[in-house]
Amino acid sequence: MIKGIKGVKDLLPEESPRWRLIEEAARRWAGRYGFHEIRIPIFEVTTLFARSIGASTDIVEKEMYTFQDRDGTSLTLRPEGTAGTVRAYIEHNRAAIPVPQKYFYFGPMFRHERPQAGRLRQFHQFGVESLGMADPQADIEVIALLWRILSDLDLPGLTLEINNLGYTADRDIYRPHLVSYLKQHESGLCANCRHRVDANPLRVLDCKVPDCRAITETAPRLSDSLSETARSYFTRVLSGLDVVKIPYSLNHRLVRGLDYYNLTTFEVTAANLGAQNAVGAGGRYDGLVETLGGPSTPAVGFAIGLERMSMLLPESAIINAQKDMPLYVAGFGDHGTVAGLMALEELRLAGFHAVADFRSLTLKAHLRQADRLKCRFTLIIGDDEVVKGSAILRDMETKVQHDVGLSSITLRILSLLAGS
RNA sequence: GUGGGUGUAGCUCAGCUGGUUAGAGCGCCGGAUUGUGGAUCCGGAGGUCGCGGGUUCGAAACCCGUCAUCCACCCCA
Repeated sequence: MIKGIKGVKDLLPEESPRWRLIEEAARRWAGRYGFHEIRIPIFEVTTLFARSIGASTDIVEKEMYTFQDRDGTSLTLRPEGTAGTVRAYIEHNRAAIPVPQKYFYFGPMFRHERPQAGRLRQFHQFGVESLGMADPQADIEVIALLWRILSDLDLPGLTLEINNLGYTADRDIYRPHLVSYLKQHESGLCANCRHRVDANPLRVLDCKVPDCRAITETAPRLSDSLSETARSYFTRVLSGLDVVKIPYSLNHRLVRGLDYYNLTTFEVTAANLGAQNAVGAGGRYDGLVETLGGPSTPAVGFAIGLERMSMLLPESAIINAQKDMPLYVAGFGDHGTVAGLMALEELRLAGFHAVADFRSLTLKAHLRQADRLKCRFTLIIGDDEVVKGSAILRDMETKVQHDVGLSSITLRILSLLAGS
């Protein structure tokens, strides 16, 4: 048997209603906040991701699905959505448009990781990018949108954490302080962090090992090295969140894994989601557009993991969103089958949700299928009904049956249904 | 990439320190009801015990390998 690829999942019809619910909520809120959908390719030239995400990040170092095109150019399946969105923004000269460019997107992302609860090789994100505005209100707007979508879906146990990464220059000033502190306590750090001290010291702050946490608890804080402008920017973001009543908690350890972030970074985590507890995350990335060859353009954005949202979505939310019950057409016998086919098509053309199981040859079998398909009404057409020129409409709950003339099926059914 | 758990019927699982024909519940099909579903009763179908080696008189069980899957590390959405 040919099986699906490791870490890549099929979404079966039973599950798609919950996904649609999530997607509809995201779309609805994004629209209200003035974001427009952008659809970009799922693969790009490899250097786009290497340059934007950061060459020494785990994503680029070991998680990308990279392959050669026929002419030898290196392509990769997108591991996230920001890089491609920014590439499109630059390529189509969207900076020249005199209104802010605010995009949202849906789609699959690819990362070659070991699958785990809440982590797949092909997973799906909804993301937004707000390009062109260097105002704290843009950060607030994006964070508010994120929070609104999640709240709308009633996802339980969420917390929004936020931090200020400052400008690149701020981190350049801070990094030596942190490194020299960490070097003093190097023996107490985990093996991973000892490596990180040289490679990416800020990530040590993020380590979950208790000993490392104890050490970093008393480490110099990035917030003490921040410039005045970075501080006041962040203060305005926080007070704006208060104004629009978005609850948050400060987390000075929050260091995002992608290199392009600066100033505001945030993350929404969920209890009861296993080890992979980040539902959504984002931040400001003022330097990225320029890094990729575009005009200097401030930007903020976030992405949320649809699988993780789906895991959190309560079952009751889906039940409430169930569609109306279909109508079953039971045509059997030589002539009844033909008349049933006609009726089925007629009902569908009239706008009914009408179904039938063509394997069923007896009335008993048809009714059983009608029951399984959760049909409220069954239209019974056997050879006898064809002779009489009228079918039987059976209410599956009350068992009440009505004769309906074959020549005026849809009108009769409409009026019967209106009365029930 | 590194650990650990689990692979037995369509699904969820039982199967003792190795013992002869591998079980249950649910589901499925049929009948009781020759044209009336769900409930009940009766009957039936369905299994390379993940795969490949090995140990043994004998392996679903023990050993080795392998694959798949889940969880965790790591990392992140």
